[in-house]
Amino acid sequence: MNFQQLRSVREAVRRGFNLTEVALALHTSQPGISRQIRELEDELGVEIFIRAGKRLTGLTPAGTQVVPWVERLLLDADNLQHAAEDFRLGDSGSLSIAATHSQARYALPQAVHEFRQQHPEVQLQMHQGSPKQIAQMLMTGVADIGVASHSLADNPDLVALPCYRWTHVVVVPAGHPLLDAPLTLQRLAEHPVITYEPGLTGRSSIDEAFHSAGLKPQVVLTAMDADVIKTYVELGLGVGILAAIAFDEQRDAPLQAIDARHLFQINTTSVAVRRGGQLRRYAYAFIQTFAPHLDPALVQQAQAAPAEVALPSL
Amino acid sequence: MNFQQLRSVREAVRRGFNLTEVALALHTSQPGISRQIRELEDELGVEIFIRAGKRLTGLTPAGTQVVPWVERLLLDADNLQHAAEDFRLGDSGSLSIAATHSQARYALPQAVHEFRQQHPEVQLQMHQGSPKQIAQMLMTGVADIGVASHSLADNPDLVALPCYRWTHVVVVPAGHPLLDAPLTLQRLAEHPVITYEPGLTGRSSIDEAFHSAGLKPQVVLTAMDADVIKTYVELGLGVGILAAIAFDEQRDAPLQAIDARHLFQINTTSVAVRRGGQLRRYAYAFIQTFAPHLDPALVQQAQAAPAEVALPSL
DNA sequence: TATCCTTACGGAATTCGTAAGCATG
DNA sequence: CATGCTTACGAATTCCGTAAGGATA
Repeated sequence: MNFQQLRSVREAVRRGFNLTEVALALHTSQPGISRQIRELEDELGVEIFIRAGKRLTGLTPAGTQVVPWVERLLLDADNLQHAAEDFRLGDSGSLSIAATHSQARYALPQAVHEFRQQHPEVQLQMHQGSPKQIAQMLMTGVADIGVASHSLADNPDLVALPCYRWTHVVVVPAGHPLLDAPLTLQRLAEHPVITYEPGLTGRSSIDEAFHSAGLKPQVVLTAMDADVIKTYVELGLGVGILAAIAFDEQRDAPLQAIDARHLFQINTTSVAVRRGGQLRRYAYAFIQTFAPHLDPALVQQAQAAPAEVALPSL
Repeated sequence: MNFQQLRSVREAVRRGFNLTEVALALHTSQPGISRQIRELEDELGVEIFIRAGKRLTGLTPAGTQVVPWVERLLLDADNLQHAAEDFRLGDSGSLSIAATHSQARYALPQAVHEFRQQHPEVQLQMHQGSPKQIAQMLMTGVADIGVASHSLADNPDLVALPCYRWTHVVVVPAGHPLLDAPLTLQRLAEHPVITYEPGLTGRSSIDEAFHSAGLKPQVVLTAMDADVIKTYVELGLGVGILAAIAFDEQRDAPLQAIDARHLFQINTTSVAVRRGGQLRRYAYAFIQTFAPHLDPALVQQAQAAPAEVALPSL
């Protein structure tokens, strides 16, 4: 058994059982791949692939059972190399963080600032995207750490760890009638609303609150980020609903914020990393800088845990 | 990176950094081992071993970090082969079970009987030993499944899954004074006691019960198994305290049992398997035959989980 | 007929063991 | 000086790519 055989099998599964394509991807000849696979099958004593004549069409039952171990093995081989890299490169290297706009704009800057002081050798990269894109970036290795408000926990190949909770505020121009009396969903629904696009930054909890109150607010504008929302609130287009962290009394002086934590569900921001993976030491340091309770050991433990843990209570 | 390199490193760690010994163990030449290790170190770019002149003396910090991944990788390779074996050999093969006397004698026979009917092709092996020996047998691969009443959960390389709970009974000859009134620790302590040796079959819960009641029973005989205990109770040497499952009204006719579940802590019998391992399909079938709530998927999930799981609650 | 896998073959690279060298306790 | 790791070298093996063969859609 050798790694080239394992890589051939993994790639064959990934590329739809087309060995010609696999050969291209692994920069080798097609008969080579064919041989690697055949040799592994011989050694294991089972056929991994279904062969229709001279064509591979799928996995045999044995293959279905064996392939996950192949993947695991290759993943661990990567981890071994990363572990060594961590030492070889010491505290220099690069760290790639993917985050939604809100996180990148309001939550992360402080952690990034601190981290850069403590790890000046590390080349930081920031990527912005939707939660789905962030998950994709993590899976493909484009990003090492993802930060988003939800929906990163769904992916079984990622581990999402809660960082902090936050609530919404309603933002209005100075002198707005909503400032005159305690804020309720009913009063809020009487005004045109400007908020996040669906799928972003706690938008779902906003929708849900109105829906369960039997209200249908008039959403006149949806934006990808709080800055756009605030801009249009300033223009008098409507009242804004946004994350509390996105509002700063000084900076956003012409506007006024009304606490809305009693109206909408509390939201949780999480960091996500690849499950079963291994990051550079400074990556764990960054996570702890961002969320002090997530110490490196804890994150590594969470990474090591399989997707669902359900032990019997007897 | 190849498996021979990894095996060399693992073996070097296990055999106290003596490469000559490693070469013997791996049936190859000593310069070969030396080269394998050097090549892996070159490829990873870090020194794994501390070299005092021309002698290996220990692990470098990098080695400490890398070696666990090496072990993991080789374990995965084994698991891959086992997964294939599972298919190649179908339902034939061998299954080795290690258990304490009590389990082997009273709890397991029924499961073994059922299992042999359902899997006549499987060659069953039974090993008897102390909990410590059972743990050892599991670790070295002598046994696939361990069954004992406790202390298998301590080992981080094993997973112990609770099977069933059981209590003690007090066994006395017919007409014994203890039969005349409700059983208490005080009354029990007035008679000479025959029970298990320390470290066996819930002996600790017996000691604890007496101790916390401020009583010091006179233990006149300790035995490795219930049969010996019963024999000496029959001879009038004292009253026996043993696991309820070890007493059968018909078979042990001259003796009488008194329920003692209110006196001693409830005990739990567990099955244990190697953590991170992979067993033949029929091994999981056996576990479920023994403990129906431990279905194969659940056991596999437990095996996959790392030793300590402690996720943040935020 | 075009695509795709297998088999066959020869050259190249790797691997491995023996023998010699050298450091340590 | 005995033990133990490294280096050197040559033989054997393995590995891999090219070319040809055969099966399927």
